[in-house]
Amino acid sequence: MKQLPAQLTKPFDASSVENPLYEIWEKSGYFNPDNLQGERKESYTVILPPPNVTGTLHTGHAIMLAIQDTLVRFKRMNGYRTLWLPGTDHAAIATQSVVEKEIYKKEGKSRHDIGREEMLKRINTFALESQNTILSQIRSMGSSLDWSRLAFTLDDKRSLAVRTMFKKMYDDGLIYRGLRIVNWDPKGQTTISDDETESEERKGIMYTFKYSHDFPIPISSTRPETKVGDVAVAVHPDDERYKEYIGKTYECNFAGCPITIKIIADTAVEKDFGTGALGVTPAHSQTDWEIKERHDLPVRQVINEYAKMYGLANEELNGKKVTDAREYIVEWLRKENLLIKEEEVVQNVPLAQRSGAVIEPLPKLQWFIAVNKPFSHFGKETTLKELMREAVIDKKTTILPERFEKVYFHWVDNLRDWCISRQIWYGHRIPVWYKIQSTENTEIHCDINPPVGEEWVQDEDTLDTWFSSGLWTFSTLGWPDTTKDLATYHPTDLLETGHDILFFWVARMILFSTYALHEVPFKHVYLHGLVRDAQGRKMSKSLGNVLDPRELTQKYGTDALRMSLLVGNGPGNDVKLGEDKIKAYKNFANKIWNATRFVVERTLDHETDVELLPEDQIIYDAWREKHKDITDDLENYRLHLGSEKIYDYFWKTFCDDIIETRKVRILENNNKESAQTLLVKLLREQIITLHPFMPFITEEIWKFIKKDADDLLLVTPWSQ
RNA sequence: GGGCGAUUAGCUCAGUUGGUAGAGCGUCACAUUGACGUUGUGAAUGUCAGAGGUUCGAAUCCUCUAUCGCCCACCA
Repeated sequence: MKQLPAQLTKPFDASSVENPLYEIWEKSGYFNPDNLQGERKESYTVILPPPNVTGTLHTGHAIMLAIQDTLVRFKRMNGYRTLWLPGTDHAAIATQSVVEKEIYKKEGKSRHDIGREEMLKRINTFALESQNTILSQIRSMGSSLDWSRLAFTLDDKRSLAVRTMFKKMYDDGLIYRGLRIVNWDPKGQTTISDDETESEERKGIMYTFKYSHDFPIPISSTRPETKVGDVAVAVHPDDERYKEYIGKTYECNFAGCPITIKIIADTAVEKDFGTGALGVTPAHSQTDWEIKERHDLPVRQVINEYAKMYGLANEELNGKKVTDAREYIVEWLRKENLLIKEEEVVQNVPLAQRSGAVIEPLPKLQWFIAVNKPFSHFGKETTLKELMREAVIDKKTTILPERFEKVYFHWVDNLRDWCISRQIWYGHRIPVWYKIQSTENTEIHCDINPPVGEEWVQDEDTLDTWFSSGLWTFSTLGWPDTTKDLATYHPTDLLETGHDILFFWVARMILFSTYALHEVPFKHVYLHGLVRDAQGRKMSKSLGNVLDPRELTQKYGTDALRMSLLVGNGPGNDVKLGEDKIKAYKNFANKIWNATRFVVERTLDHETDVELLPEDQIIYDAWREKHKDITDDLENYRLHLGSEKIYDYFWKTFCDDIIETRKVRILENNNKESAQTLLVKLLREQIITLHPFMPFITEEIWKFIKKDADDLLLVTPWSQ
């Protein structure tokens, strides 16, 4: 029996080994692919989805880091030039509003009191200060990220990339400024993109009424207050009921406001819905705006940015909130006996995802990306939408699980021009400058750098945060410069993220990369699900069921948490995470530790392998089969299966069966050497196999079982 | 309104291309002085949501139904 190293005599204590081990890895330089030994002809690249600078680690981050780190470690051990690149996101609106609130609480001042320049300084300071929190929490998960390449969506290099992209698209006519109906968030005081809205079912009342007694056609609306902005009534061209009125114009006095209504025919109107006639309010409805375009109607805006009525002849209405104005108008309709019907309906109310405010559709002059506009792209006529579709149809990018490809296509097919300007300060300011020549003539200049001359004024708005994160796979590698990194590591191999940002982010990255680089941003997309509590409920502060990864790793060890997030968790499925599950993998870590203790104690006193007895060889061969199986799972992104297989083999086969039977032979000195050789070989190879999943305990054990020539387990070849 | 997913042991879920159902937790019984009680051995529990079809054979493929969940949509 061999004397055990002191550390092995004690139980495994994750909390005391994890930080020192991470330091050893980081100091080794092997997180940086430039320092990896061997030929490594093929690269393997993963860009970390950048967490918000001001955020703290949650279970969603934990699952993302566990999956990516496991794959990255696997590839590194398999001889790839492996790059996993970290970064953080400035998260424009989110960050600005945190700082705004803070300042308001402490100093009672708004951002306008403070001024743009000073405000930006403060937000930036705050962002960079809090950045360290999330970064050190990412480290604590064992993430083997190349910190030498750390990027930030708002740093100088990324800002250059953003301005370069903007100008390129502007010059190609793909970015334009236009007056359109946008989603206005009255609470956040900014426009938001279609994807930043969500809808909620609410009960509302559908009112059927006439504008005035001498108006021939009744209309229906859930928002009668917008009707003071009506300019037309549209009916279906085939509708016999209304044919005679088409083309006529009526002057009405609606709730004290004179309105001019033209009767028009448009096929967008459904005969069978409501009265079959649609009151057209171009300024406050997307559909109506489109009808306006077709019929050359005027636009009458009656609601302002604060969701209040304005500009009306009836002074009582001006300044009223839309909901109050609604009551006022319904009351007026009743009094005038114009209200024909009221019915309760369930309607989908559009809300701003972030602020929760009811979206007010407003016509605004904003910047857009034209997704349907044909342009010449590397000698071929195409559209941005077509580029996005092609990448996935041609399998240049595959999505796991596959069913999300359908979701992706559906989204792409229904995509409308993307509104990219935001009325907030924190973010990439739009690289467009204006020089007012005269009231009708303003010169516009779009460039990477400001034009020379005092009279140029830069556009006030900033870009949607997804514009800069959309460039992430290549802006992090040095684009627009032609760098060695870009040539070596792009297209990246894997994008791993939550399925909730398939549209926001994944699709936008495909758009920018195929457009600017003529190649996909990544070959594979792996989408994980949401982490839920043990009962399957969303984790939320109000429910008090939030599991904090930092507490969990303290309590059970990082390896245990990682395993609990991987085993049985296939792509696309939500994960239910309870502490019992994590505890089970803490027990597993203990099992590994003790099995090692036994093998070291009973076998490593003889260093030379002997030829295995046939019965031992059979066991070894069976393990090799299992190992091949696990390798195959990892190569095909089936982490949920691979992790379970090694867990099962180690515990049930290796410990309960192989060790138990060979133990007897070793103690009884019966063909002892073959048994010892078998145990040593199996332990070594299993520790290697376990390393991507459970990096800390395996690296710690490696210290006791490695051969003299061996390097860190981190870079030990996968197949021995 | 359209689309997608789920439904498997008391609970949470695996089950890769169709070959007589698996794991963890829990339950019960037993064992154990030397790797480990954060253990071992054994046991019980399933008409794989329901109905129909394809097949020599279906949890797995097809059709329909039910329940739950998610996503998308400008029905005023």
